[in-house]
Amino acid sequence: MALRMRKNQSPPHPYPCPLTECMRIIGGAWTPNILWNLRGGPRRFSELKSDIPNVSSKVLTTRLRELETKHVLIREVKPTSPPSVEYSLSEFGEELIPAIEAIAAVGHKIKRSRKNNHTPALD
Amino acid sequence: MALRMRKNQSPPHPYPCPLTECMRIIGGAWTPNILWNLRGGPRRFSELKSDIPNVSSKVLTTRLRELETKHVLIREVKPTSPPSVEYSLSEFGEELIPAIEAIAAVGHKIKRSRKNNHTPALD
DNA sequence: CGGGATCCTTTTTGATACTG
DNA sequence: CAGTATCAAAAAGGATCCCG
Repeated sequence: MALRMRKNQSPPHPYPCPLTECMRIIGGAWTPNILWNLRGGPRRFSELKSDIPNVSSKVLTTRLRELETKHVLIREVKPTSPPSVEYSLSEFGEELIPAIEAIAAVGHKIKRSRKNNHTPALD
Repeated sequence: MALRMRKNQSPPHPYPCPLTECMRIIGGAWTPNILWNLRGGPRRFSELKSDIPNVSSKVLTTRLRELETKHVLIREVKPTSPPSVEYSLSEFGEELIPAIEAIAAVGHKIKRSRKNNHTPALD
């Protein structure tokens, strides 16, 4: 009787499968996009900002900070004037790319079937 | 001057890259899990519920309905008593599996490096 | 068994304005 | 350029009870 499960108040992120780990990284809004745009090499803040048309500075910053914390990407401040900051994928970040591309591949399939009017009716 | 971009009030889901399409499908909490557990064949509601330990009925239902609407999976009511409902991947749903598996693969890598204490510090 | 209906809390996102 | 601060809105998620 000593250890008793609390039924309610489940732990923050309950599920224990191999999917969660990755989803917690790429799950945020715009995150896949950031990774996508870094796949070709380093990008600066303002480049990313225009790569990703509707993202706000705030959200972009937030996402970048998260990814940095998680060691997915590397932030390098170049001592130029005006200041510029370059973001690039870490080695670990590179390992996410196959997943990102698999996701993009699905996106392409969807777009194609929409055109051909096989319309998997996504909306 | 006829067509003028509204700068504010961005559309519901702004970003226009091939990633969005798929992320809108698999992005919900537990959604990857559901897909993951359906990859081996049809599952019933209660099976999924116990496949995915901490999910609530409500959320599970919500996700399943969404996926059904998006034609990712098929819901079949079996006229048994007590009633049972079987969910399975549609043909389109099967096309998501590679992405799901790529995501899971990343999850495995992460877990492995945690064990070996390469710790990519994900928390 | 397989949910639906409510209600409520947390988390996330965004708009806007400002700064070194 | 590369952010920060603040505020507000909205989704998303969860708890609980109920039902055929």
